[in-house]
Amino acid sequence: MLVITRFAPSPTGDLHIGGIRTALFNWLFAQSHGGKFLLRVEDTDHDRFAENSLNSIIEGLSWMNLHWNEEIVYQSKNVDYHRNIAYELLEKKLAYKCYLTQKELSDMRENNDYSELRKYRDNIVDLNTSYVIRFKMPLEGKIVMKDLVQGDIEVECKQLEDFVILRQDANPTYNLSCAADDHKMNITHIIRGDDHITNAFKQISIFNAMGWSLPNYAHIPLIHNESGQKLSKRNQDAGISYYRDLGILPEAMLNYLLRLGWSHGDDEIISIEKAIEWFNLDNIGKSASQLNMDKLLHINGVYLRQKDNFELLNLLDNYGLSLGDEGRNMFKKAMGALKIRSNTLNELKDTAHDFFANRLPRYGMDVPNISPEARDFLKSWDINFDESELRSKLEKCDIKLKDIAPFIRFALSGKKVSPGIFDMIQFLGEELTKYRIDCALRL
RNA sequence: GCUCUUAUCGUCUAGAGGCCUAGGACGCCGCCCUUUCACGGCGGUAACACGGGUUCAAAUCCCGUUGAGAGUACCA
Repeated sequence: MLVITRFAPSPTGDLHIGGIRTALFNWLFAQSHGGKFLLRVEDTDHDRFAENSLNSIIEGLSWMNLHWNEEIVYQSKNVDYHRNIAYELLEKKLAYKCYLTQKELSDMRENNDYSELRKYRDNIVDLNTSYVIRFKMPLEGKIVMKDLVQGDIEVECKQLEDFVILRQDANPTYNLSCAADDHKMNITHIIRGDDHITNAFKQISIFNAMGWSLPNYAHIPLIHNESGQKLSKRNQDAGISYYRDLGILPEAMLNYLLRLGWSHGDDEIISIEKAIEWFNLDNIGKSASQLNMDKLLHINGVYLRQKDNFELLNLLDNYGLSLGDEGRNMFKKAMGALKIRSNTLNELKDTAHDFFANRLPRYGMDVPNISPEARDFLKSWDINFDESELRSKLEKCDIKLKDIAPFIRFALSGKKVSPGIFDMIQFLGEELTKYRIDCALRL
């Protein structure tokens, strides 16, 4: 059987990180089974449609390298198909025209008791007014969903409403469109957030009524933000672009998201190849998990350090790195020493700017104290980066390296945190090193 | 309210009845390396929500309680 999964976001806001994780699981599952991963945009709600959102979805997935197979399916283009299914169900008496007003309806359904509606549907008087089409839920029995993550979940039919499948304006509603498209697209595995569990029962009912064979369901737990609240589109920290702009690497994001709710023993750093090889639904946890920036940053640091220096430089160009030729050359030499001190691309870029954008670094601290002897020594120091030579010279002047090192570090980097001073001399070059030391001596 | 789901260190998790005086990772705290910081290395801190069962044996199975989440629309 060819496995076909799908990611079906609605374009109503920024793609958030929970959505990306859902997409990732679908993509991974398809990859690991040699199947297909499809993208379907659920754009049937014109009022809430946001153009930006579509870009955000496409950009987010592309950035994460989660490429979909085939053309994007726009659900809005299938409304005729959906509509016909509603009429077919009506024809077969598996759905009915409901003429109830909102007021009548709300009076009827106090506390999820749908029995009044059930009575109504058996005694419908056809009116010459507008109506919606409702799906006829079975009166008795229960629906059992064999969920691949949660196990069997069952619910009594009477707990489920006779939900609307076709609106007054003859447009299909979500549950109809979703079930119909999943069928039409031959989706074999529906992996989505567990906020869809109730919908699943409604959709299964449609599948059953239409005599379609059921897809497999896997409802994954939602993720929460750092304060334990559910992710919200209103909350900008949830947007995927936030993490990209922060200088998170897509492969680190992927690794982090993969491990959030899924595990493979004690493995933490998992390459994309291994992820495809190992991914399964069995090892998805059943409870919600919470985002943790510290861990994301740590994982990002691991990937950053592994990255080839040349590749890193190219990447940084997309993050607004702006250095002249001279600065750029120095940065190339310094890359190895600077990247181990950075967790994000932005950090690395900022450090590079502080160091190499100008002849002098950005001084971010007070000038360290220095003895008159050390000062004299530095004035006459013929710069070189031979450590042992410097050490022996210092010894002759009775100065300890650790007494002037803080000053040299300050002069060259302007900071308390920096690569080793000999490394810095090396990538700055003798001329610039001399210049920075002379300037610092005058501060 | 009702329905469904869920519950191991602060966080992410390992754990599918004996291997668990509960393992790993992040964080935090020491120590080592070192001119600082970081990287790296070593060590430490810290958890089976609670109460009943079942069993020779339970973090693991069952039932309750409590906490958390989701759904309950002519939104998706």
